[in-house]
Amino acid sequence: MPTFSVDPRSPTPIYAQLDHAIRAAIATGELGTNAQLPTVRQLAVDLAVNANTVARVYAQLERDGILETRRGVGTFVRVAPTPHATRAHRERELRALIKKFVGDAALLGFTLPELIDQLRNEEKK
Amino acid sequence: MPTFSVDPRSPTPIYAQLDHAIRAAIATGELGTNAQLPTVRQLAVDLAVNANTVARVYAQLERDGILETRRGVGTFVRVAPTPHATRAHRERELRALIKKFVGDAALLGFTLPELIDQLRNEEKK
DNA sequence: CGTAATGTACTAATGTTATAGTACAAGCAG
DNA sequence: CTGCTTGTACTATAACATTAGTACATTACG
Repeated sequence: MPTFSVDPRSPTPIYAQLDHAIRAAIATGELGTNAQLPTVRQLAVDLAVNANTVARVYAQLERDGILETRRGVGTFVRVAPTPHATRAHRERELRALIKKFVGDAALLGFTLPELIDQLRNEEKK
Repeated sequence: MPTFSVDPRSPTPIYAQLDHAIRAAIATGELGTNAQLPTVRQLAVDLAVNANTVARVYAQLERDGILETRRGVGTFVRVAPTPHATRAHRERELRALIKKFVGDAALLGFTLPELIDQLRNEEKK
């Protein structure tokens, strides 16, 4: 079973954190096609979150064609490929991501070279 | 003048985005000690945001000892050093950051080696 | 002093987020 | 069919976020 995590103290809404975590898990391959997600009620307990919130996220992801739900059975990953926008758009988004990442790390006192080292470690796994 | 940016379509509240952007700018050195920030009204116009929202962020950052405000003059960076938590805590936070960064990038279709390359480019600047 | 610029402090209104609780619908196993 | 598990739908409530608008306090400057 995949293991998502949300931070109730974060200013980012829980539903947005969870939506993002699921999409990312699929994008990284942590969740492959046809993989089963935790049940609404189970995940709500695990995350210490209201079941409605989890249900809303699942419903939204199904509307987007990313998940498939079968009542009485469970919720599953439906699609692997996420259509990407234009190259220019991707580049712009990536630059924003990097700026945010570097800024976040700087807040913790980490420098750029340290970050590169850490990512290299990640690569070996 | 520093140039912050917030995304009104993001689920993360504007005040949280701005708070974060300012802290990060200070942490990365983009904003040094005694640097002046835009005025409440000016920044509100630039970001297309309500002045109250900006004022709230400035007030909060002053309460945290990060900014210093002088009425009729402006708002300035007060402190450079942000006290860091324990080593274990920093490591844990960093791992979360990396996971999020890699996940975000994967959503855009970027792989780990590509990210490392991009960060190396960042390093040269 | 008088004016402009700055941060600060309210109120009111509107929309979003999260929760609790309850009930219903659909599929599976016995 | 019966009972269990699953996703879904609805109401109601509370808290938070954002905006608009107005007014005030403090400082700098001519």
